Amino acid sequence: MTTIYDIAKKANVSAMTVSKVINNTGSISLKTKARIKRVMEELNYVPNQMARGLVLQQTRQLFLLITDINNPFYTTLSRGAEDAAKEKGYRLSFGNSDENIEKEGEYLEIILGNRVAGVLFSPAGDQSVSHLETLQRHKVPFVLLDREVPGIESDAVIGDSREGARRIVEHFIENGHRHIALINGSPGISSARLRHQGYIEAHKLNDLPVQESYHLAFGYGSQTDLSGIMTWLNSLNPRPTAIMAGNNVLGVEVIRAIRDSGLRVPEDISVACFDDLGPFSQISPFLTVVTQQAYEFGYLGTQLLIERIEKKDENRPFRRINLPVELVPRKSVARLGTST
Amino acid sequence: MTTIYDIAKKANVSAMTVSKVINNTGSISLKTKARIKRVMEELNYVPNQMARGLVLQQTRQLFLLITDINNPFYTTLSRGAEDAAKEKGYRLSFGNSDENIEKEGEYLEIILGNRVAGVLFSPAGDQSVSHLETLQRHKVPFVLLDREVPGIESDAVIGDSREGARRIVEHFIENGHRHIALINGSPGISSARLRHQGYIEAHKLNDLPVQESYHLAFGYGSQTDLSGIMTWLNSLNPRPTAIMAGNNVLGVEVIRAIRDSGLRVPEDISVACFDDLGPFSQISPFLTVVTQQAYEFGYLGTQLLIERIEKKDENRPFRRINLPVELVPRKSVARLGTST
DNA sequence: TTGTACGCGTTATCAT
DNA sequence: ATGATAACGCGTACAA
Repeated sequence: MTTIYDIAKKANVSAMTVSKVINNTGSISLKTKARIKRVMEELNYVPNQMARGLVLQQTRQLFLLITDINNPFYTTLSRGAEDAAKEKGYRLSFGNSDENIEKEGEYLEIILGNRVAGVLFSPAGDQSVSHLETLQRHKVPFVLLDREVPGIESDAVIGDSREGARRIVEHFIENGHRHIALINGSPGISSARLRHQGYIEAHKLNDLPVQESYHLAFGYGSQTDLSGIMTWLNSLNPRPTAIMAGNNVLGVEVIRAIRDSGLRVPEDISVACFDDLGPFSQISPFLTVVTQQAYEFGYLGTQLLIERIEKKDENRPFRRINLPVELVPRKSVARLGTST
Repeated sequence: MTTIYDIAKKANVSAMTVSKVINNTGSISLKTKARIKRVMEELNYVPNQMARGLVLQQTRQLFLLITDINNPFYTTLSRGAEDAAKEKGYRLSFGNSDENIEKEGEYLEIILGNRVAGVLFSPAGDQSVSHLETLQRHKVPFVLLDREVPGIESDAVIGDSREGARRIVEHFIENGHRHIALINGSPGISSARLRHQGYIEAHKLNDLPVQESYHLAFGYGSQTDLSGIMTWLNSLNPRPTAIMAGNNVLGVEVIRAIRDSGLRVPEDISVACFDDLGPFSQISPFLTVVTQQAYEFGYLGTQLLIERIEKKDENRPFRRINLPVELVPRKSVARLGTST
């Protein structure tokens, strides 16, 4: 691999002069500058970022950790982060924890080992607290995305989960539903908790009883075990006429389970969920959803992160951006007769 | 940041001894080993990968470059690559070129600058040839994924695009269609070329004329310009009864365009495309597709790459894995009366 | 079993 | 305008 010394030798200058050309620092005559540049081209020179990072004691490298690369919410978020990073001259690497605390820990090693400048962190859950404390100990700036973690103070971009859940439930209620179940992510995830709270609040606000058995904490990730959902569904008495799913993955799973049980959506059971299904939901706009501004999560989060990195003030107050939600009614919710 | 020297001092040994503990090399008494490990824990020590890479002159870092992070084909592929890399003890970073040759070039700088061990490369198109030649010049091993590039010899994992296209067209024909249009990616992308060829071959095999105007090269990426598709559609005479789309993104776009024109799918125009819509296509299985084994692209490609990295034999013959396709008939293709 | 000297590729500092 | 030197954190080769 060609080094700065190869360039220096071939251009009859010292390595230092080459370095100055690379970084546009100091002053060099236009003539030698041009000569050095030519040699660099010739030798296909690319500065070694490892050596650079070593001596500079800093990198312009950001890391984005998401929990599910198959979820359009996170891929769209990633695009936002990518764009913001690029605008500010930072590089972005991605990692995918798969909602799994151990995988998250592995990425933590990468993050720490490579001395990245900052992390966009969507935690797998409350257990991520130790990982985040580790980041704090190492003074690695981070921004929490989509989920918060008790005990951790930080910059964050968070959606209005509680409000979104309320909207879904009230949408059901407006359509005549009284028996509304909730299949949700793990209670160890802040957004799942808030969605559960919103679900309960909407019931209370509308003088509807909350039935404990109507709530299933299933997990946000893709799972193949439909039978768990079906067992739950069949155990419910009376059978709910509507189900709210804590996210898009669950929305799809629950629809599959309903259909596998020989029932129809929405004729027998209505369904609505959090987060849209991505660019492809348009072709058969079926599932009623609460959408979030996924791109903004990434874009704004990256801006917060970079600002914190650049004014390295330990006491800079944490900032929190709240992003609104929007209900998109489609076809998976049926209107029940007022006689019900 | 704590270094190996901090550990050494606190444990009353030399830095070298610490290094040996970290890498499990040489021999050290169990006592000092335990002591050193304890100190490392205490100080939250994480080895600096930059320093390590510098002296070792190698990293166990792989890079996956995909062309569209919003496309489920590539996210599924990514999961495969991730799993394979992990099994072999490599780390994987991702980059997203967005079908854009310039963004691809930016990631090339990252790849080169960070001296990654190898690259899983899904090229934006034939123009990527210069980027691949650069990798070759720098002796960075790579595996081509999904697309090949004229003039580049390398390991590769490629799908049977030609066969897939044939299947789609024949599926149309079996359903009574005679006027079949093709909206495709850029002809500068190998898979698009092959799909076009398959489209033509299927016509010839079935004694159907190929009408030049029925072919639109639109681009694989997400574009918002539906009007181009609509203009094209309206210009066709006779109006095709079926349209094959070169990938899933185009499949969705063309359906939107058809509907925006006031026509219905499949009653007025049938549609089928390459690549499935991801985990969510199940809830309303509408679009007829040819699916590919996306996960295997990533998984097998990573295996090829790691094998090449590990037996660093310049003359190792290139290997090419061909992955089959499968037609999944759904509801977006109508059966035409035999009277037609 | 443990430690010393050196080099990996780069840049900051200071001198020329 | 240009260059010599040291330092970043770590591992190899060799010596003790």
